[in-house]
Amino acid sequence: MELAKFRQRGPFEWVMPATGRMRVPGVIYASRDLIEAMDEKVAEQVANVASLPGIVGASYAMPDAHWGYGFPIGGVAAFDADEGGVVSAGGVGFDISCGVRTLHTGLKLADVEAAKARLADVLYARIPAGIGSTGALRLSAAGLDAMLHGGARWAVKEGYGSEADLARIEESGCVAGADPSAVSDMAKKRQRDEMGTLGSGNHYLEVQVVEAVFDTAIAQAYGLAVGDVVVSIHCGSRGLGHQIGTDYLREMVIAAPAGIALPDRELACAPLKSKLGQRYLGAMRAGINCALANRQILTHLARAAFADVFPRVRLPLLYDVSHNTCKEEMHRVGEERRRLFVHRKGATRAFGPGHAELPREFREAGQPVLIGGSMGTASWILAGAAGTEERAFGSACHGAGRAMSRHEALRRWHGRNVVDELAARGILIRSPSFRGVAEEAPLAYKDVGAVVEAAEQAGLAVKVARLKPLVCVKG
DNA sequence: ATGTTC
Repeated sequence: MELAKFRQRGPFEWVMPATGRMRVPGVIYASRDLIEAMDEKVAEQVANVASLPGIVGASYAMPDAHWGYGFPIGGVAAFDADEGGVVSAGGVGFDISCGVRTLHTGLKLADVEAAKARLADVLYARIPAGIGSTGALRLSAAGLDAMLHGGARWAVKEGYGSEADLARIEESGCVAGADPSAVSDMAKKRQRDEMGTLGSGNHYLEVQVVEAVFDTAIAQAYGLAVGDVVVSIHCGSRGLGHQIGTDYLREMVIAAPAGIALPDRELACAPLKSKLGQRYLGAMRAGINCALANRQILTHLARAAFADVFPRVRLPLLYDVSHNTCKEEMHRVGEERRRLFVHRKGATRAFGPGHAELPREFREAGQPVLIGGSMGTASWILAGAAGTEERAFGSACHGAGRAMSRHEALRRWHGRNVVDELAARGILIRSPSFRGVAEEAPLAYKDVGAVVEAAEQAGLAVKVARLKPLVCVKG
């Protein structure tokens, strides 16, 4: 994009002064190379978000930002309900609470290399993957509502995992204020058979090895060392979250003319202090709990698969992060602490050292920030940096971000070839869809290393460890 | 991301 409209506040911070209908400045955290490569639409969307009522501080974009629906993916924006602030379905995204969790295995690379193909087959047999995939669970109406209220806490009560897992999930695995009655029957119907499924697109379950450690002290606090094998699960709220997004986007577009003048109808939103805004928050929180429960059940399935191959191995949870949320949080703004509704769309919460929400054992290190790479490339574990609350309300990047469209990727690659090439490099892919594999080819994504480097240089997060994939179950 | 195009 054109850089003339920005004023640089440091080598990795680009400020767009508030002009026209913008109420606050826009801020993009990126290297010169990354921001130059971003679509002009990202700046336009950052500016559009800055024009929404009740926005506080600035409209932010992370180093992996790209063009999204209304809000950029990689966008962060906080709103104050007392100042006419809004909540936006497009500002959360369709895959509500899509996120990543990483599990320790206690195994070393050599242990897994010896059994890699069998492990890949067992995981693929146990983990339902692909569009429209269904799980073993069939939820009744009452069971579904209990899940939407209870999130991962509900899943643990149902026998999926342990109480210890909950301490390693944002909000202890269950976000308050979920309102299942605000979720449509259609959304619930779509989810009835989809609990414990991976879904498709960029969702995956990966077995990974810690390839490099960049901060020994934090790595130690997280229980990570070079050669350790971990499991990462990337997925979200499946059909339910998508249907909630669709339902409320429609309602917010219809309601908009009565209230807010929008620069782009994709920014459809509702005042936080409106019935529609409150209903969406209740439904969106139910969607978050659905994603947390889904990742918890998938964790249970991964544990069962590992037990088939390594009978005495346990898979304790390192941490679980969500990427597509609107969360009510306290933040310092100037001299005061204010209750804000922070939209993170394709952005990870990244609380720095000392934050009261963090588990005690991570309090000093800062929050684990789990960055999913593209299939066949590195993933990263970062830590929330000191001062990140002042930079982007305690947020950081979430992944590599696409470099080309799915259509373009399909034109360039065949899934079979991608699988073979990765196998030659020791990375085993198991997927129901060669088409999906082609769409997710490693080169269809930006360089996640450059994104992570920019996040660190911008002071959002600290590099802790780089992970290399060994096995990937792909939706 | 998504019962892969309301």
